[in-house]
Amino acid sequence: MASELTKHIYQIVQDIPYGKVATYGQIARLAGNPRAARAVGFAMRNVPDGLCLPCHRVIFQDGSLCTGFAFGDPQIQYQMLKKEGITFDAQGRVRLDRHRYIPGQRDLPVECPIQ
DNA sequence: ATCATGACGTGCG
DNA sequence: CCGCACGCCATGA
Repeated sequence: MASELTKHIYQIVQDIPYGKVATYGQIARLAGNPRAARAVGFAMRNVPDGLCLPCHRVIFQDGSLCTGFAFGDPQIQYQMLKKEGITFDAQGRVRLDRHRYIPGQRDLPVECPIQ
């Protein structure tokens, strides 16, 4: 059975909106354990059947995708993200500064209106 | 209760 | 920018 932290993790991942991505460490922090990034990865690996999670939107802090992805090939995750509108740099890493999921954030990025 | 493992993150060189 | 070592957490034998 999954611990409370794990359940919390699933709940957070489920809230990641379309076209947005979050990092393992970020989720861990949102779940209350900033240092449980690794546990997040473990949680994603043991996702309960019947539960539909956008786990493909969970990536590394540096924007790279996990190697040996469970979907079959890392390419799959890349395709899915790309299809959602996620953009990558020349090095094949996600532009986190542009697609990072932030709870409570409005649709539009809207930078500080300095006026 | 202890040891080893893994879809992580950070610091250094 | 890349690679490596160490630290952290939850899980299973």
